Amino acid sequence: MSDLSKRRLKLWIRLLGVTRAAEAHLRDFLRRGHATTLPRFDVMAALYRRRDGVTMSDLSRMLLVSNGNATAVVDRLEADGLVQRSPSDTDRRTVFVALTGRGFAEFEALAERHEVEVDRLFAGLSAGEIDQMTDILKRMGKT
Amino acid sequence: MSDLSKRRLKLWIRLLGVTRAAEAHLRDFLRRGHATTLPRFDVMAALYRRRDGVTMSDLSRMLLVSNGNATAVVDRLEADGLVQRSPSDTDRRTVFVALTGRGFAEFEALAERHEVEVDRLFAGLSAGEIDQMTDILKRMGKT
DNA sequence: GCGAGAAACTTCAAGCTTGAAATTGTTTTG
DNA sequence: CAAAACAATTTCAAGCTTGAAGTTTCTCGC
Repeated sequence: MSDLSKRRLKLWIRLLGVTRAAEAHLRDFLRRGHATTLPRFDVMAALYRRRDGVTMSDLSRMLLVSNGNATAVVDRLEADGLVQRSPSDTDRRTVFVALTGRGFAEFEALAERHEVEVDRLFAGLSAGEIDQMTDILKRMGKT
Repeated sequence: MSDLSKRRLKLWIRLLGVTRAAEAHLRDFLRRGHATTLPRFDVMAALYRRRDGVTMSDLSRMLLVSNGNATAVVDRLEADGLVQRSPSDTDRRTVFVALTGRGFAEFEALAERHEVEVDRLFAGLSAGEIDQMTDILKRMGKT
């Protein structure tokens, strides 16, 4: 194994570590202050960005999770009255999901606090570093 | 919310996306070719690095997972004969875990293929980019 | 229009993960 | 020394996650 290969491995381990630590921090923030979870937040965030609703398939693609997973989280959110399913007129296989009024309001409030939290988490990074990193990640995403 | 704050948020979303995509790829690699999972691999990797054994608490700290989680994964690995628990002589609350001979051998074979896979995943990055990124991540880790 | 194949969801079993409570053991301190 | 505080681990319920199998619906080639 080449030296470069070893450095790639170390980078991956570090990347995973940093991401997990940040996730843990955010999970804590959501649980303690807002009685919710990361997966729920992720689903609501996706629906917030696409207000007209998305299909279940789109949702799982957006979040990089399996179909079954999306179904489960949406089930719970729906039971809590935060999102709503509705059938498609043109394709009876398709189901659209969207935030309810309450879901929308709750997410909006939450999102602001979440942004503050992320801001705090990445406070150590200068604008230049953010751009560098974003750049590199963009390139990786394409691979 | 400032512009910088928005950029931090975007960076976080991208970081999460890239990490999840890479995790999905590696999970697939482990499942398809080697009938194992990422959490199992992680535990074995930790035990490989610390061959004399670690306590359960150390293990969960190393992997950034809860105690209960470590217990569950170690239970399954132990049932499969890949790791082994042993009591401490000096503190009867403490339990050490270590790879068995078979676990050691299996992990060693697996680790090599894993490294190749990670190498492929990060192939798009030059040496310079790797260093830049490692650097930035190091700084973040300290926050 | 019909039959094969593909697509959108859901269901299911198994494993992962968490945080809290319970157990057992050690240490500190009054 | 006894009691209280603390520490290491496991157990537990609930939620998350996956991949595979199952259902219903659509589409496309004939």
